[in-house]
Amino acid sequence: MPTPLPPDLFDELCPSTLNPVRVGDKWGAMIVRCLEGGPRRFSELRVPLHGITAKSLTTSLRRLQRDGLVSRNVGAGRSPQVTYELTPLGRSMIEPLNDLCAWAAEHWDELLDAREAADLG
Amino acid sequence: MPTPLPPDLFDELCPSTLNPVRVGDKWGAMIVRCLEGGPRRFSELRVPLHGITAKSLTTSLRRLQRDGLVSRNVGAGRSPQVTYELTPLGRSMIEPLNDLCAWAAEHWDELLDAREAADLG
DNA sequence: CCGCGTGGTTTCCAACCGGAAACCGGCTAC
DNA sequence: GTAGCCGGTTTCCGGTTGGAAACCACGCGG
Repeated sequence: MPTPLPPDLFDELCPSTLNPVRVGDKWGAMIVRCLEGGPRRFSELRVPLHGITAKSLTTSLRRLQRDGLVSRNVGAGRSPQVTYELTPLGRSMIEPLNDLCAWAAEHWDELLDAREAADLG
Repeated sequence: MPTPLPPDLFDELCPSTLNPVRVGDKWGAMIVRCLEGGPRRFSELRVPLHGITAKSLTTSLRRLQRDGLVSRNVGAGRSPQVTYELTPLGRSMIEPLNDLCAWAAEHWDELLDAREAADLG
């Protein structure tokens, strides 16, 4: 069920240092969208978000958890096996979030051009 | 053409200290949505966003301008007459933004409940 | 001339954000 | 036993955010 997570998702999703759309903090929206395909493990999430530090990831995940969008599940195995998953509430957010992010992707050039032009003038 | 701006819009839109959805900065999304009904003047915008200071409003407006979402128009009259208006790019954002904010409004209780529960535990 | 409204700017400052790096306990594989 | 992986935590620190308050130039009304 968990579809493989493409490692180049970072480029596709655009880091929120550039994208003005945010959920919670810098990484929130990207994390939610990374969880769309099914539960993910901590280290698995770090791959597509290759700029993220462990601290930033835990912080963002805790915040999403606090808002009831993500659940944290500790596996029963001996070695640490922690997965993060969208709650029903989190899943209900995916559609409108993806739409807004699709808008951003569609108008990415215009956003960057406007910004570049404004930074020169 | 500019429909009157309801003064209690602030409560309806939820300040982004609580709402995790943001565009640019704290006030960005609310400003964009305040401009949906037509061009607005600076002091007119301060009414529905009654928590905002002049500095915060100018900062947010400048950022939206920089991203090409909002245009600033100085009237030809003698007294200062400045209006802010959504650009075509800004207007194209309204629909997906409203959808995401509608999601937030719809699940507002769940978000607050989850947060409250997490803050106690 | 005085004061008011408009549309800001400036200064100051506290809080928050977010990265780097070091550390850590539990488990496993060698 | 010891090296390594997993899933973090802790500390430190610089940069950004955002509010409060003061100030300001301009035009207008009286």
